[in-house]
Amino acid sequence: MDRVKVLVVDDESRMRKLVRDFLMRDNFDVLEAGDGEEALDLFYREKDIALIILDIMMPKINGWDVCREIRETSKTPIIMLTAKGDENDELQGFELGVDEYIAKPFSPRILVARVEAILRRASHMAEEECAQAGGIVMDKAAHLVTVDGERVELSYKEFELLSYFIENQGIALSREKILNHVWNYDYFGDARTIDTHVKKLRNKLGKRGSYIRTIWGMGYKFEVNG
Amino acid sequence: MDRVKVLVVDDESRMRKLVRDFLMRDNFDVLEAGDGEEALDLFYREKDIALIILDIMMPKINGWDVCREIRETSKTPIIMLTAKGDENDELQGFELGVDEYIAKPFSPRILVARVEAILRRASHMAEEECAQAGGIVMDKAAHLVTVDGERVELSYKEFELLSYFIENQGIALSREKILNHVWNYDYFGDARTIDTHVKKLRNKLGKRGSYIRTIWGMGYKFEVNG
DNA sequence: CTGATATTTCATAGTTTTTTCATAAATGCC
DNA sequence: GGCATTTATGAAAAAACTATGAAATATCAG
Repeated sequence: MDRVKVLVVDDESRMRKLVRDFLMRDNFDVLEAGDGEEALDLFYREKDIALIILDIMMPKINGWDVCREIRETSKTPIIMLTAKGDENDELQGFELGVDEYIAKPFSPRILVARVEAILRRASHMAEEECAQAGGIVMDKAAHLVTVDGERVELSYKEFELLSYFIENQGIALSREKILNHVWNYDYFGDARTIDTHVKKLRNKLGKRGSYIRTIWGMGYKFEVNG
Repeated sequence: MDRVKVLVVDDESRMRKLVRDFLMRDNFDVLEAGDGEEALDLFYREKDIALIILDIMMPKINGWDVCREIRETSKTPIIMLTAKGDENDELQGFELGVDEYIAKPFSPRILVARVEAILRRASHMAEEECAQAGGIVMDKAAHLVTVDGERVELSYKEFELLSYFIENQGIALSREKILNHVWNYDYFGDARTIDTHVKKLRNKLGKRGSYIRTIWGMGYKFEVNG
């Protein structure tokens, strides 16, 4: 798995080093910038920065302005660092779309904890919003599915089932497991009902339906390649 | 396959039962403790607990202290349960090395989902659930086998049998032993059925099929070198 | 309540796997 | 080598499982 990139922006190199050391210990990939200009440069150059830790007081372009500019094009989580615990600053930060706000001096461990919490939250959201695989795109919020750009109407159960399949791509799923996750745990009906739903799903997915493979004597598996 | 052990620690037996029921339905092996002391006892006694679900508010030793003590010697994933969604608690939790934090009341399905996510993450780090030997790679999760990079389709029994062979590389296996492990213990069919499966396996494995050696008057052995 | 839709159950047909069995080949022993 | 025993092989029977269509039941909006 690729390591997660974090951009640390602060004009004090001591501070950058401190943060970097702790983040690297947690297996993050750390990029550094010494002022706002450098930060924006780096942010636009690197394509997959997962989170930005941003000092406010910096030469050239300050933290607020960096934040504002980034927010025009991106939702990348931002943690603001500030020397004084000024309530006004904090308020302004949240308005700008800052995700967290940490007052200096801070414990590096708390910083790392917040970084992880935010990334977890962010990935959870992404996970909950959309899932896609080989021409199938699911928008969970909108309860909407497209296959090769064509919209497909799925019933509730079908949607849940497909969602479960896509979340567990490449993993063989027993009927029991599917039943426990897609149906309620207290469902004691016939496991054969899954077959029926799989049949319908395969139909509605057209040629992409073949992604749902039967594993004989076991269950099903969703797999794009192979 | 051995079931994965989860330790559930809560002073309310109702809560324990709830969690236990759901985990057991997902084929986990569940151990219970009613307070922190009991939890630590159990944790040190049992050798292979894969994950701990820990309530904070408990008599004798509270959840934080249990967590702290466990973290001194072990990285076993810990999920914290708490009655109130207090941010400070959460922060403290992450500092202590808590992996997840779930606020009561919670949906058992979410709990189970998190348990699985964490274990998946953990096991991914340790090792992909793969067995391999001399060009044969088995991915148990995906129920998938490749021989020299080429994908090979195995039936359920064939898969189980090969899996058993590879797990016991270099060990001579009597037909009885194979029957007891790959088939059920209460199987009373002909032991010659193994021969047929071995034949098919050898065919499907191509030149690698010769790894399955016949031990005359005894059974079979899987061996790469020799 | 009614009609439309979704979900579940069920019977059956169609597949695939597993087992059995007969025979051929191989092995160990005298 | 010859004999008894064990294993390999191919084919066929038996068993297990899945796909499918249709009917029954549940759900829900109006």
